[in-house]
Amino acid sequence: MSESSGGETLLFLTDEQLRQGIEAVFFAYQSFTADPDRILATMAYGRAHHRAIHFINRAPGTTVNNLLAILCVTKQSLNRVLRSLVEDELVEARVGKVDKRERHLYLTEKGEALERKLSDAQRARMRSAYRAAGPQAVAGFRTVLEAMMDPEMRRRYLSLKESGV
Amino acid sequence: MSESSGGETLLFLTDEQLRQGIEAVFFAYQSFTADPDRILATMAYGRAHHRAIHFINRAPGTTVNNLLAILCVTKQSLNRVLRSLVEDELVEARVGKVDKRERHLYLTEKGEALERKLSDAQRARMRSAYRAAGPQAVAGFRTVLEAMMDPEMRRRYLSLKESGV
DNA sequence: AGTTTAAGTCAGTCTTGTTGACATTCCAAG
DNA sequence: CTTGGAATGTCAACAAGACTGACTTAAACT
Repeated sequence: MSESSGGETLLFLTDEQLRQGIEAVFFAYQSFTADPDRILATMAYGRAHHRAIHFINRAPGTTVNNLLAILCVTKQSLNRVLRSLVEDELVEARVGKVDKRERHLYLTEKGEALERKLSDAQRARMRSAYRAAGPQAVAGFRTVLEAMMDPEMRRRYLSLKESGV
Repeated sequence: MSESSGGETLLFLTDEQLRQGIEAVFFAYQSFTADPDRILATMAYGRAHHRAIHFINRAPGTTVNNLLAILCVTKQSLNRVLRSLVEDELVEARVGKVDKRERHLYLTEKGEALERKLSDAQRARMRSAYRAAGPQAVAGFRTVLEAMMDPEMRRRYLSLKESGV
């Protein structure tokens, strides 16, 4: 509260301040995932399905390999999730035209409906947090998050960001 | 970049902006946990052990029930983790003096050493992100994170924050 | 033709979450 | 004082979702 918009002091880099930042991330992430988790629990899906659906929606036609890089999981792990999504007709995997080895992933209408349901819940929380915090805080929020990312992750984040305008 | 320190516009509340916020949290959290995960992988421990160690260090003498509320898992789940930590002599569980049902949890020296190792790694990342982003961004970062938390979580976060000065 | 790459599969393990049953301790009402 | 209920913690079994390792198939590259 006291160090809020202060000058250029470096006092906020004490171990205690850093610890508080770590805990803030922990607690916020817990709430952040709680809304979609509640929805997913009512079906036979989990957080892994949500992640796949989110990024397929974000980059329709993306390949399996691409998704693996973003999610940072093994293909075996992703495959289990993808298989059930394809079986349940939430995701369509089309064979690549130029390279037939590749599978391009798309959400079906059913998949889009679930995506909307999940992201509506998550966006509602972000929206109210953003509104409560104000534009300046939001800018700072995103600056710090970007600075926290590993370079490789930041690269992927930024390229998604640009593709979405 | 363009919406950085801008005025009081509400343009940043478009779905696209909110989506970017969601993705930023996702990618940042991935990097955020990567450092301790790497250390833990070399021993027989996981993220759950880290969380327990972190909060026991933060509030020495805390009870199991207390920890459950913070971590939002079942007591059975926490108990497995706690048992292995006690067996390995990283944590000491003392029977409560006034209420013998309670176990008060403390880190041993060995436990403190691991806590330091883990949090050093995590703090290093936070420190460099904070430094790169600057004090104003950090203030905004924390404001938004607090606003994202469920009221109950925020209450717990704030009480830890105060206890640590 | 031989190698590499993309994707998928099968089997087995580990962590970490879950529920259900149970033991111990405390406390308060009869 | 005792007894029954609530709180605290433990044990056992199971499921999700991550992992590794070995392997197949098909297509592309050289």
